Order: sequence, then structure tokens, then C-alpha cells
Amino acid sequence: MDQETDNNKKKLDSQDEILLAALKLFAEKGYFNTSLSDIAEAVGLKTTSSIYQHFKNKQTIASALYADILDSLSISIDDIRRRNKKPSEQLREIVGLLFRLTQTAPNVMTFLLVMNRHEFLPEEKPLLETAPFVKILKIIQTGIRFEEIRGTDPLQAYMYFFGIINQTLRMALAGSLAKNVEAYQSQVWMTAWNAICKK
Amino acid sequence: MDQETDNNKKKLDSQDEILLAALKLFAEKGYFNTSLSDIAEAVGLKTTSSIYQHFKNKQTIASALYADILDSLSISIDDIRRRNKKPSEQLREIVGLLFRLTQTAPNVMTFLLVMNRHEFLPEEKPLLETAPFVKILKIIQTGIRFEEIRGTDPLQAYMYFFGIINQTLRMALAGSLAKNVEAYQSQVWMTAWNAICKK
DNA sequence: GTCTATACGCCGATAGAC
DNA sequence: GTCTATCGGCGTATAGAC
Repeated sequence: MDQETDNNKKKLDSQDEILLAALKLFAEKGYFNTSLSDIAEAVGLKTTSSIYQHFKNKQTIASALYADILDSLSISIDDIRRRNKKPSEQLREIVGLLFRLTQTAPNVMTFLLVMNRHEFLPEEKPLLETAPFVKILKIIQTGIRFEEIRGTDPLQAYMYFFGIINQTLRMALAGSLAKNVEAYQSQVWMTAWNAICKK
Repeated sequence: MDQETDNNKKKLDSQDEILLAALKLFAEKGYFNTSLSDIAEAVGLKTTSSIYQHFKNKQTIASALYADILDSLSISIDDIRRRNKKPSEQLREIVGLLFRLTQTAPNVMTFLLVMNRHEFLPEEKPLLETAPFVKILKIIQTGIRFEEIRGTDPLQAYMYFFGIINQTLRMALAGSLAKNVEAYQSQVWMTAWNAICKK
């Protein structure tokens, strides 16, 4: 491995370290309650100056975080669509993914589901207009066309279905649930699916 | 009306003016994006100093706001419980109240449903442990006992029912719905109730 | 009760040495 | 790439005149 590649790798690692630390702090204390000093300290830097080597300012950290999370989510959903044919199966797997993420990467889910991003990222698109969620709406749309899902408005079906799913995940993230999130998964899925399925 | 009463009334009015302006700004821009100067300006004051006549600091404004909203909500729910016997009817009216509030007082609902209060009011109880929501859980509990609502865990029923309700209201507040909120009310109620009722 | 003036601290951000 | 040093600004909060 030549020097340039090594440098690039090192730089990417540093960036990811910062992003990871920022995500954790943002999710735990909120964007406005975490200073660049907090982030610097979390990655073992003595000053905030070094952070500016990787990011223009605090906002771009959050912005990069948002992009990364949406990207990986989008890829996962593409994968799910490829591996499953029926919209019901696709939704079932998406629910599985979200529950798993809530369990293994709660900070990611907190960033997605509980933080008010428009307060610190006013330029970014709302979640619903974002690639992965447009794909989810497409799945629902297909479900309606194939008469797996009732009604005519995909947004309304989304509202019912993910209303239940997201409320469950939010309560899990808030620590309001007695048991492990995944203990609720099958029952929550059934209830949510029942709210939108045909018959 | 004697002078003292007059003074008291004047003072209360000023406080309420500040609270109202703060609520609006908090809901629109977020707590951390609104400064005391913003609030002062909104109520026609030239400096922040005058605000300290009524509130110890910025936090106590938010705190008073939270208390006021929960109080009035609690009173409304008491009223609903008095006027209706069956849990289903009580929940039906609570849904009506929440939809109406979303329409007529969106800032109140934004403060309740979308803001992350723990970020600026870390001492305050989470919504679920709060008087009005304890009462709602009691209603659900009674519904289970009287076999109107299925299942055994009130929290889970809450999750399903208000998952759908709150997601609808949040989307309405975010401007993601095509029509007026109240246009969705009866359909949303049916779907939410169906998710928890004993068939 | 509202104002002027001011203090203080923190944070985001930059310049430049090493 | 990380550091020291430093700046400017904003926001909270206080003291005290009117």
C-alpha cells in the first residue's frame, strides 16, 4: 500500500471517528447541547481546530451524518426489494431492519426518528422526501395496486403503518418499554400490517 | 376594581403574553434557535431585561409553558371522562380534542408532540408520566378490564392507538398532508380504534 | 415596569507555528 | 494533522437609573 492510499485511508478513518462521536453526542444530548469541544474530546483531540481539517463547520458534520445514514438505509432497502417480491414481504423485512437497528444502533435511529433535524439542518429535505422513504412509499403504492393493501392514498397507509412502527421504536429508544424491543416485533408487525392490509 | 387587583391582572397578562410569544417562537424555530431578544421583540419590548421581571430565566419560560399546557389538557380530559362513560367514547372524544387542538393551536401540539423537551427541560417528567397521559392510560386500562379493548398491556394498546393518532397529527403539523387535518379524523379514528378494540 | 449599560462566558471559527 | 493563541459575536443575565 503506497503512501497516498495510506493517507487517504487515515483521513477517512478520522472523518468516520468524528462522525461516530458526533452521532453519539447528538443523540444523547442533542445537537445544540454538544459543542465542537465535546466532539473533539470524544475523539481524543485537545482542540476543536483539528476538526476543521475534516469538516467546514458543525453543521456539515450533522449533514454528512444525515447523508451517510440515508445512504446506507437506501442500500439496505434496495437489497430488501431485490430479495423479496411481495410488498408485504418487503415491508416485513424493512420492519425487521428498523427493529434491528434500534437494538444495535440506537443512535442512528434516534437521529432519524426523534431528533428535529430541521432545527439545525434547515436546508435538508424532510424524511418523507428522502430516497429511502420514497422507496418505501413506492412499495406501499405497489401493495395497493396489487390489492395487498387497502385504500388509495399511499401516504395514509404509511401514516397508519409507520405510525405504529415508529411509536414503538421511539418508546424503545426513550426506554419506556419493559422488555427488549425485538420482543415486541412480531406483535407490532401484525398490528401494523393489519391496519393497512386488504381484509 | 382596586389598584392591587388591577396590578395583578396586568402582571398576569404580561406573563401570558410572554408565554404565548415564546410558545410561538419555540414551535416555529426551536428552543435553542430563539433567544430572549426574540421573545422580547415579539412582545414589543426593547430589551431582554424586562422579561426577568416575570421569569427567572429562559428555562423557566419553557417550564411554565409545559405546566400550563399539561394543566389545561388534564382539565379537558377530566371533563371528557365526566361526560362519557365508555372508554371507547372517552378515547373518541380525546381524539377529537387533539385534532381540534392541532387545527386551532398547532403551536401547543408542536410543543407537546414534536419538540424534544428533555433537551432543554432535562428535569421535567417525560410525557407518559404526566397527569393527562396517566389518565389516558387509566382509560385504556378500564377499556381492557371491560373488554372493550383487547390485550393485557395498556402501554402496548397506547402504543398502537396513539402511534396512529400522533403520526397523523405530526404529519399535519409538518404540513405533509394534502387536506385539512380534521378531514382525516373519522378515518384515522376508525383505524386506530380497530387496532386495539376487541373486534 | 421598562429602559441603558454592562459583564461574563461560551462557542464557533481562523491564523499560523510545529 | 495537531497544536497554541486568539478573535469576534452572541446570548444570558445583572445592576441600577428613570
